[in-house]
Amino acid sequence: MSEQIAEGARRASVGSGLNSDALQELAGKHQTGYRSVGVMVYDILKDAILTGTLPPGQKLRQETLAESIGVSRLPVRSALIQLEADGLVEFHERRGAVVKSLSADQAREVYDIRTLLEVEALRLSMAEMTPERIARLRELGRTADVEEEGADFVDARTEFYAELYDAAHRPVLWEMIEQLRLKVGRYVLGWRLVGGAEHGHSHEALVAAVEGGDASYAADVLRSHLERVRDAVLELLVAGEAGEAGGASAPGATAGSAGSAARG
Amino acid sequence: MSEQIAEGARRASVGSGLNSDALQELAGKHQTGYRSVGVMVYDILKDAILTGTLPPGQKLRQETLAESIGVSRLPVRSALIQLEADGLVEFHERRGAVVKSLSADQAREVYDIRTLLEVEALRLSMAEMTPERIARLRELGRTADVEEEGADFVDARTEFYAELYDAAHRPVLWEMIEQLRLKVGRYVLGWRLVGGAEHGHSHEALVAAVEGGDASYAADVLRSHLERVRDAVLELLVAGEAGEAGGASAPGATAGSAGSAARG
DNA sequence: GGCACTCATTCTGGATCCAAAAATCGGAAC
DNA sequence: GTTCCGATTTTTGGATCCAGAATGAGTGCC
Repeated sequence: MSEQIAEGARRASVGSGLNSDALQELAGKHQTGYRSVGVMVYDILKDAILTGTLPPGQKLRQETLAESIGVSRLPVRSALIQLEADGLVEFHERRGAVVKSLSADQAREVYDIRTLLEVEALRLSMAEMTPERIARLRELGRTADVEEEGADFVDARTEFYAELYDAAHRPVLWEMIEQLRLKVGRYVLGWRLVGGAEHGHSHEALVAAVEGGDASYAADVLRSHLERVRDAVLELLVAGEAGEAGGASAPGATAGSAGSAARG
Repeated sequence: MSEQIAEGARRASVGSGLNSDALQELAGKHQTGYRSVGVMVYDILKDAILTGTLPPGQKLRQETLAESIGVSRLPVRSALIQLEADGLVEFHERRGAVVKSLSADQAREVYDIRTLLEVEALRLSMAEMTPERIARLRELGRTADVEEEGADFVDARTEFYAELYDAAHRPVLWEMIEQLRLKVGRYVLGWRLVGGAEHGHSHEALVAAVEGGDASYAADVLRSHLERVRDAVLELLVAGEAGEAGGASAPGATAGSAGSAARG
């Protein structure tokens, strides 16, 4: 009986273009000790979106997601609402949720704002920098430069920046930065997978600049790092948008092109 | 015990601490033509928090809210999740939701970041300014300077800034600004109600500066406007924190002290 | 042969019901 | 008299069930 159900779920997911197996695998990794199912589902779906398992434009049917993860629709709905607030998912009233895709214009904006905020955060942070922090940063930077695998790649970079800006003691500012990083994270990962390995040792270089103590130089290093990543992301996005006919109105096409770009 | 703090919180926090009547009245105003109940509840609760009907520290019991508004608990939960993402509500796992209160430090941060972002938005916007926009701005600015009543006051100001920064065509930037404005909106209203009427014609002055065309002067006007409001908000907040024992580090204590202040 | 209308299917959003966790209150022991 | 422990009650979080809206297919009409 349960096999029939699983079989049904498989066919259903194939029809809607959802990678149910990969989602189940992600679910397995997360099924350890959560206080509530809702936040677990949230983490699973966030991971899935960030790593491209759920590509931009992917239609998100509550029933299918619930079956793949093995819970009821309710926590899925909770998670989707949170993801909408994060800007990763888009709700169409009475017509379901879709993984939001980022336009090139939006990406440009995100990086412009990130530059404004992160330069400020860096300035504040350097005023409070200590040798211990530098040491931790060097370690985290090395990991961030090396890490390849999907979710770990995202996490490593987040940890690095969290430590970098933590000395500033500006929780609201960090929250804003995190939010912006979340919007572009998927595409950075895509770039990395496509072969952006030549980015070298960006994070270690940044650490060196911070250790040097010259705030305006460090700001320049940060700015150029952000610009480099931005340009790579834009290249991906522009290519993706050129490959589409009507733009956001064709979700299936979006999912296809982004998916192939990530794999290629 | 300091009587001055709790003006709004006093009446609201009787018994279980919820002003059910005022909430019902708000619900009535909103009960017109919504596509889904969830977003209606979201709007009602947002209004309630922004206007002080649900004061910071207020415990939010799902059942009570649902009954007051006249819906089931489910859309209330949806709304609370969204409000949490907005930073207006705080969830304590398995222990319920509470209206988040803002610390003085957080308020300072918000205004620092707003200054960064809004000066940039103004700069971009002025480059695209037209006489038609100026005319609309003047009208909206006048309304924003005059409007007294809770929800209308908030709305009028939002419309003004939306129009001011719209010419910049930076939706992501505006979204960020809006988010920050949401965090401090309640306290600005509080200041206004306490008697900040001497703020004069801030918005009209800003419009004049924009019309003048001198970007750096306009930026100065905006900066000083933000500083003035910030200082007023901080005055309110510092007074409030002085009346409390613990501070922001103990959420339970914060909620509790708000309750006891109400009873005292 | 193409277009429009209708009906059935599907999926979202809401309500009710149930279980588990936490707070509170009372009692007992020290 | 105070403190600790346990039971009761309250409240959240999750599952199932139900109704209404949107989509798509099929048929009839132009």
